[in-house]
Amino acid sequence: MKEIPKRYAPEDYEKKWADKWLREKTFSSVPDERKPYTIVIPPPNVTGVLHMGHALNNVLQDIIIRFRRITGFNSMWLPGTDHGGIATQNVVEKMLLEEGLTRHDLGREKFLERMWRWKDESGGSIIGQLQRLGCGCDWDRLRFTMDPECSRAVKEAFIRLYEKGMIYRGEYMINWCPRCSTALSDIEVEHQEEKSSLWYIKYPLKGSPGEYVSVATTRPETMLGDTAVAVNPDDKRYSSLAGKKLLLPVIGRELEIISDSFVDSGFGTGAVKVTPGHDPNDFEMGRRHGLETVRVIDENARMTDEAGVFSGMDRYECRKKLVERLKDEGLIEKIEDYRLSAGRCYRCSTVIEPLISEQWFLKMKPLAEKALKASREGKVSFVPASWEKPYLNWLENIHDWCISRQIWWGHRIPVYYCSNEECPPVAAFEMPDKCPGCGSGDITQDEDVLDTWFSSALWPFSTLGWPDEGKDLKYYYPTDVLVTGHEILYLWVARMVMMGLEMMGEAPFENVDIHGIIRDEHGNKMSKSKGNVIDPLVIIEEFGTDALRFALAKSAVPGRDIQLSDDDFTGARNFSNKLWNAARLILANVEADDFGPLDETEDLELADRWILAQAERYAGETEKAYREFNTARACRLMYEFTWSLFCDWYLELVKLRLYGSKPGGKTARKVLLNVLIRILGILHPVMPFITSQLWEYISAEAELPSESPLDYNCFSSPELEGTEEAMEKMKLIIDVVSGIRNIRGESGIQPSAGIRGAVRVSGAALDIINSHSDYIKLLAGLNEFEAGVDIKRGASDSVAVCGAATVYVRLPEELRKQEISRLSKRIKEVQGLLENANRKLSNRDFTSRAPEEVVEKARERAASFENELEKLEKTLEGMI
RNA sequence: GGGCGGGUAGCUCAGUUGGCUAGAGCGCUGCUCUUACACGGCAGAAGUCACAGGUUCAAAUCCUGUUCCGCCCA
Repeated sequence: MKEIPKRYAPEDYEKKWADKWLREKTFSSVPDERKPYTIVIPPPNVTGVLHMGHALNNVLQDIIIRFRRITGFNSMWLPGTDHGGIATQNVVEKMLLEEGLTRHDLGREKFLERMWRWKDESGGSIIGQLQRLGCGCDWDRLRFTMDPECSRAVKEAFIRLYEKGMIYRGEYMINWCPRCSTALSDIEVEHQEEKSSLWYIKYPLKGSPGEYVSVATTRPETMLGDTAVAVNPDDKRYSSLAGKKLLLPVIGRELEIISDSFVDSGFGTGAVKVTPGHDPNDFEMGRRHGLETVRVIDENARMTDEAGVFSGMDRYECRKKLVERLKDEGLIEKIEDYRLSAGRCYRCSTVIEPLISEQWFLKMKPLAEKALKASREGKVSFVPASWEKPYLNWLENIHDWCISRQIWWGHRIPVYYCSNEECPPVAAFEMPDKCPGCGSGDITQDEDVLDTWFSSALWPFSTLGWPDEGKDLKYYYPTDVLVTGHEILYLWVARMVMMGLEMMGEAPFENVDIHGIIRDEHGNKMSKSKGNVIDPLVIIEEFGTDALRFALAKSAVPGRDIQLSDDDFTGARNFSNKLWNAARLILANVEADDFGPLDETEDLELADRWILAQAERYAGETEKAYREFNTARACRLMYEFTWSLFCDWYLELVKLRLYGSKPGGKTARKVLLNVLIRILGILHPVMPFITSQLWEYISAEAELPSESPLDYNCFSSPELEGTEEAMEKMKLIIDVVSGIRNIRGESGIQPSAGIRGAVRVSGAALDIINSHSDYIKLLAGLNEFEAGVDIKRGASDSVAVCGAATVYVRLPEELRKQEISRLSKRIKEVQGLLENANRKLSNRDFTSRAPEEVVEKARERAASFENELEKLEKTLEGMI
C-alpha cells in the first residue's frame, strides 16, 4: 500500500530524474556486441537558448534513442554545439559596439580571445536546457565544432579536397553582406518579393543628338558601372542599332550595344544595361563579350570613386540623388511600380550586394554526383519521402560553394602564402617553417575563415574521431537517422551526405527524418520580433516536461508544420494526470508478489483477456509507429489505449475483484500491474519522467522485471490464447452497456440513480451476458438486471437494440413522451442506414465484383439494421 | 516561371494497400464532485471531406482540371 500525491506534480520529481541520468551516465555508450543505433545531434549554436524548434527536434531524437535502447540496441546520441560563424560573431560585435569598439580596434587575436571568453561564459546554456528536457545524450561525447578534434577534421578535409584540386580560389561574383562584411554562399541568401520601382532611363545615342535608347532597371545606382547595353539578337526593334554606341548619362562613358540571347525582350524596353561589376547575370555577360568591369560600390555598400560625384554615398542615397539628377536632365522616361525579388542575408536581413571578389570555392559537381548515386541506390531515404525530390533537384542543379568568409570566428583557412608571389600557396595543418618553393621564412596564413557549414558537413564523422580510424568511428558510423527541420536540407543535410561519401565512402546516415516548423496558434512562425514565441522552459514550469514532450510528439505528424497553443499542453498534462491516477489506484492495491508472468494457469476472466489482448495489439502498433518515426501516431495509440480502454473500461471492471466480494483479486492485481508496466514501458520514450517515477513507486511495492522502464522490452510479450474470442465477447458487453448508458443519458437519469435493466437475447450471447452480468450492472449503474430469451418489455421500459440483444431500461412513467421521440429519432436514423445498405446490396455489380468479405459484411450490416428497425418499430407501436 | 505540401466538425488535426454508420482533442449542450483522477465521469449535438469532371461495384482516399492558402527553387 503506497500513498502517492493525488495530483500529478511533475516539479516534484522531474529534476531528480534528469540529474540521475546525468550523474549515472545512463546514456553513455561504448561499442559492444550489440547492434548500434546512432544519432548525431543537429548542433545548436553555442550562443543559442532553447526554443520550441529545438525542443521538438531534440524530443524526437530522444524518443528514438530511448525506443531503440529499450528494444535492444546499443543506442548512442552524440550531442554538441556549433560555433555558428557569422551569427555568433555578430553577437559579440554588437556587444563591442556598445563599448564603442569594433573588432578591428581589438585586432584579430584579442577579438578571438574575447569570443572564446564569451563562449565559455555564456555559451552552451542550451546544453543544460537539453538535459532538463531529459535528452538521453551520451554527454561524455559532447563536441563543439571548434574543438581540437573537429578542427583537425576540418583541416584534414580541406587539405584532401585542396590536393584533389576540388578547392580553388578565384575572382567571381559572390553575394556580399555589407553589414556582416563577408561573402555568403548562394543558399545563405534569402529571396523575397518586395515592392519597388522599375526606372526607365534614356541613354543618348552617340553622334545622334536627340536620339536615345531607353533601358529599364531595378537598381539605377549601378548604372554608374555600366559598360554596355544589351539586346536580344532576335529583337527587330533594335536591329538598326548594330555597331552604334551609347553615352552613359552622368559619367559620359561610351557603351557598346551588344547582342546576347540571354536578354529577355519582354522585360522593360528589351534593352538592358550591363553592369558586370554588380550583377551576376551581367558578370557572365561581361565575360562572354569581354566587357570592362567597373566597380562603383564597395564592401560597405558605399559608392566608390568611380561613381564620380556620388562617391562616398550609401547605395540608396546615391540612388535617390542620381534619379533626381536624371530627372533634371530629362533622362528619366518613366518610373513604374515593380515587385522584385530581393536577396537578403539570412543572418541579418541586409540586402545583399553582388560583388566581384577573390574567394575560395569548392567544386560541387563531383560531390553531388556521389550523393545522387547514393540516393539512386537507396542508401539515403527521407521521411516523409516527399522531401527526396527537392533534395535531388537541388543536387542536380548544384553550384560551386563559396566557402570563405571574411570574419574571424571560425576555422581559419589552412592555406599559407609565401611573400614571394611566385611561390604557390600551400595547404597544411601547421604553418610551414619555410616556403617549400623558395625556402623563405616569410609566410602568412590566409586571413579568411571557412563557412560554418563546412565544419557542420563533417559533423557525423569528425565527432567520432575521424580521420583516425578508431573503434568508435568503425562501430557507430554510418549513423542511423538524422532528425532535422527542412529549412537546413541544403545548407546542412545535403552537404553532410556529400562530405560523408567523399571522406568516408559511405553516406553519414540511412534515414533523414524531417519534421515541421513550429507555429503559433494562428499559424504564424514563431519569432522574437513578432513576440509570439512560446518558451519551452515556461511550459515546462507550468505543465511539466513530459507534457511538453507529449504535446510536441503528438503534434509531429510527418511532413506537417505544427501549430501549438496552450490547449495542447493542457491536454498532455491532463493525460499525465490520468496516468498518474491510474497508477495511484493500482499502487494502492498491489502487493509484493503481484508481478509475474501471466499464462494459461492463471484464472483469467474476460476483462483480463480482453485488456491483455488489446495491450498486445496496441504495443505492436506503437512499436511500428516508433520504427517509422511516426511519433504522432505512437502518441495517439498510447493515449487511446491508456485512457479509452484501460482506464475507462478495465480499471472500472477490475474494481469488482479489488473492492467487491468477487474472488480473483490476485489475478486482477497481476493483470493490472502487467498492463500498467507495459504502458509505462511503451510510453517511456515520450514521457520518460512520469514513467520512471511511477516505475520507481511500483518497484517499492512489487518486484518488477527491471530497475527502470529503459531496461525492459515491453513491446512484445507471450501471446495468450483466446484473444479473438475475448475481443468479441467484450464488444457485446460494451455494446449493451453503451446502449443502457445512452438511454440513461438521453433520459436525464442521474448517474447515482440505480435502475433496472434487462436484456432479451438468446444462444451464446445470452451465456456471455449472463456470465458477465456483474460487468453490466457495474458499468451501466444498474441495481437490478436480468437476461433471458423471453424477457418482455415492461410498460415504461425504454428500448435499445444492440446486435442480437435487445436492451430494456425501466424508466419512470413521466419520461414516456420523451422515449417516443427518442425512439422515433433512432428509427429514422436506422431507416436511412438500411436504405443505403440495401441500395448497395441490390447492385448486382457490387455483389459480384466486390471481395466476398466486403459483401458479407454489408449483408450483416443490412440484416442488423433490419433487425433493429423491426424491433424499434414494434416497440414504438406498442407505446402509442 | 518550375516544384512541393495543404484545404475533413466552431478551432487544431488524424484518417494505412480505395471497402463497416468519416474519427480524436479542445470548445459547445445536458446530467454528475460515484471511495484513482472535476487536470474527472456519463451522455449528446455538430461534417456537401475546397469545387468540377473522370476511373471504379465502391472515392475523403486514385486520375484530370479549377480555385484558395503556405513553403521551396529560379
